[in-house]
Amino acid sequence: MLKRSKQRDAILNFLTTRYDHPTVETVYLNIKEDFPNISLGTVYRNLNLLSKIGEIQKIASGVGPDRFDGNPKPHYHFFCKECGAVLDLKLEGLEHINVLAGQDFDGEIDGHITYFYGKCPECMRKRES
Amino acid sequence: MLKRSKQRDAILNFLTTRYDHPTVETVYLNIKEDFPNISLGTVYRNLNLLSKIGEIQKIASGVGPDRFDGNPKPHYHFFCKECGAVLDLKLEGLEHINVLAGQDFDGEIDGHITYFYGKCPECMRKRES
DNA sequence: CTGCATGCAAAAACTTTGCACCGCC
DNA sequence: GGCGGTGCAAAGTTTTTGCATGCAG
Repeated sequence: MLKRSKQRDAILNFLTTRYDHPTVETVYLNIKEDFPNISLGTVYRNLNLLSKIGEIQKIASGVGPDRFDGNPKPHYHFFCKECGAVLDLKLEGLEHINVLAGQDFDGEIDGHITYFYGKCPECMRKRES
Repeated sequence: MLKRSKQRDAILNFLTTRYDHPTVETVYLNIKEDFPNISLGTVYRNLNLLSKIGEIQKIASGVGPDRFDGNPKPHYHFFCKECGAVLDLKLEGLEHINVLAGQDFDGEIDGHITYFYGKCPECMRKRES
C-alpha cells in the first residue's frame, strides 16, 4: 500500500547527505531545486511518514521547528546554546538509566529521550579568540 | 524592575497546588475563576517569565502544548504513552551521563534534558483487568 | 509619576488536512 | 481504473506581540 514517489525518494536521499539535522523548511527549499512544484505539505507528509516507518528520525527540541535526522539508528544529540546547531554525539547506549528510573516507579519504563546541551566546538573556538 | 502582580502570584500559587504538570490552557482556565478578565497572553507571559527566573519549570514534550511544573528543583519526568499523563520520577541525578557524553566531544556539555516514557501505573492496572 | 504588567486582538510560527487531480501498478 | 501521492490552499494549534490602559512602587 506504500507507493513510491520521486518526491519521497528525493527527500530521503537529501537527508542522507546532510548531517546538520535540517528543519522542514530547509528540506523544502533544497528539494525545491529539483522539484520546483513540490509543496510544503508534501514535505511534511513524507517526513512524518519516513519517521513513522523508521527510515529517519524526528528530533523535537522543544524550541523552534522540528528537525530531522537521516540516520535511523539510535544515537544521542547535542544542542548548542549559542548557535543552535544540532550535532550527533558518539555515545554508547544509556539503557541503564531506564533501570534506574524504574526502581522507584510502579509503571513500565519503555525508554527515554535525552539530549545534551552546552557549547559546540565551533563556538568554543570563537570565544577563545 | 520586576514588579509584582496579583495575576502572577495567582499563577505561581496555582502551580504549587498541582502535581499533574498542567498546560497553559489549564492554568488559564483555573486562574480565570478568580480573575475572570485575565488573558491568555498574560498567562503565557507569566509562565515564561517564571520559568526564566527559575521559579517553575517548562516541560516541552515535543507533542502538544508545553506543560509547567511548579517544582523548580531539578527532577526527571515520565510521559505515559497511553493516557498522556506526565509524572514526576524519584530518581537521583544523572550527571554522570554528561561526563560520558563529553568523552568523545570537543565542545562543552553543560547539562541534559531527559524524559522517560512508557506505561503509567494507572494504565498498567487498566490493562490487567 | 514612571514604567512594568495587563487585556485584547492581531499576527506569527509551525503543522495538519480537505479536495481535486495526477500517475504508478 | 483504482488507489496512493501530490499541489494548493485553508484551517488548526500553539505561542508571541503591539498597543492603549491600569496599577505597583
